[in-house]
Amino acid sequence: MIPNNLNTVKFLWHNSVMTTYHHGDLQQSLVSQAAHDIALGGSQSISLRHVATEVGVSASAAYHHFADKQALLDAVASDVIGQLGLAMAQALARIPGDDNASAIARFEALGQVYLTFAQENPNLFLHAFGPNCTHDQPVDSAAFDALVAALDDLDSRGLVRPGIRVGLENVVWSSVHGLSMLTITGLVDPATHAEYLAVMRKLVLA
Amino acid sequence: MIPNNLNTVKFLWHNSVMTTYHHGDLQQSLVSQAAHDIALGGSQSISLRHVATEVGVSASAAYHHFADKQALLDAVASDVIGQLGLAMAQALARIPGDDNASAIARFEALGQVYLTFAQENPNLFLHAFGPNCTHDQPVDSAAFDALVAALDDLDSRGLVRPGIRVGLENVVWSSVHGLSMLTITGLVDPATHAEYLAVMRKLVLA
DNA sequence: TGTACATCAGTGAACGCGCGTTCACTGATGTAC
DNA sequence: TGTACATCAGTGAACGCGCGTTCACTGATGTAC
Repeated sequence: MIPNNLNTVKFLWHNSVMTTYHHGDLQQSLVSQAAHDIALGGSQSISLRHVATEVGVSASAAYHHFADKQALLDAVASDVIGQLGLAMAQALARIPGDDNASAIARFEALGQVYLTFAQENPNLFLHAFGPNCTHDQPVDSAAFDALVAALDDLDSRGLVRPGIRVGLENVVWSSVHGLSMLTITGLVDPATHAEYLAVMRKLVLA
Repeated sequence: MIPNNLNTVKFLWHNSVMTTYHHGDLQQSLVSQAAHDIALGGSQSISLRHVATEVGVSASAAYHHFADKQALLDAVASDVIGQLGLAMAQALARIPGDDNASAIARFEALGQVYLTFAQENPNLFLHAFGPNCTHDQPVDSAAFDALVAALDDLDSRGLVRPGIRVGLENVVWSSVHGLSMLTITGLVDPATHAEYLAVMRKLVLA
């Protein structure tokens, strides 16, 4: 892309010296690096000093962007939950059909993406939904909203078993979330997932 | 209880000087104190030195009983899972009836106890099922076995919806476990639990 | 456009801390004869 | 039953470490005139 005005030029130049002095987007860089560290070693092992050093900045610089270490950890948790929501949205976009089969496929894809995300990013998943980051206020609920919409869609098509729609989203979410947790921590064998999904299908669908 | 032989006398006396030199049961004391500390502050905050000090023993004494700090943490996790299994067994014992209603009540009690245990001991629950203590080998599965037995009992009475028995235990466990996790971390409101249980009943029972 | 100045976003040294773990030791306990 | 000895289960000092956080500072950036 060719810069077409001074602001753009300046911005690009600014990016190119991001590591020189004023960093450009140190806040986001710290979050990304912290997420990377957590992904590798779990949230127990993370150190603000280490994250700052890896980003190429002194530890004290972080305090211009985060009140304390916990604030950085919270930002990572938000980021992870955002990524999960994004992955789910992308999965939905891949199944645009308006027929019943597509509606079912979307519903199943949501669960599948959730489970896959947890398995591929166990430490980040555990961080976002674990002991740290107890969620006092409602989290960005893109993922949950998508589930509710998918269930409503199924229900409006008469594909949900009669009489179970109310509160079903909590049961489904709990179930997939629990399976994710138990799989990550080694208590459920991933080989049983197919069977699990088959049972869920029978339980929910008409 | 009156001591009736020399061994008993010796044992009782031994107990009475537990804090003097040889401790008596330092291993169990350390596990109990560690569990207490985790219950209060979460597994992040625990320190082997602090646990030892609270028990009234030098930190190095712990190394006669545990290879390292992680071994102590693992022992706590086992202990917690054992407690959960015990609580479930006790709940079953309170509902001894042989009729259908009792069988259903037992099944529901298992889920209720699991959920209650998690809510009453959030930090211990998170420790046992969380990032620490990744379970490489199968855990003592008293709790899971009880669930399987309860489902088999329901099924043999024809109370489980036809065609869903196979693999159902994993779905139920995942669901209750997930609800426990999400409740502890503040993502599900305990006020919705009744609705949740009503849906579960409709999903599972004939 | 240039200049004076406020603000922003870094630096690096230092503080103070508690931690896990090791080590040489010693007193208590158990055992063989 | 007494005694000699091995083993067990403690002690306490020390090592070395990395951590979160603060502070006075300074150079870069943005802005008002």
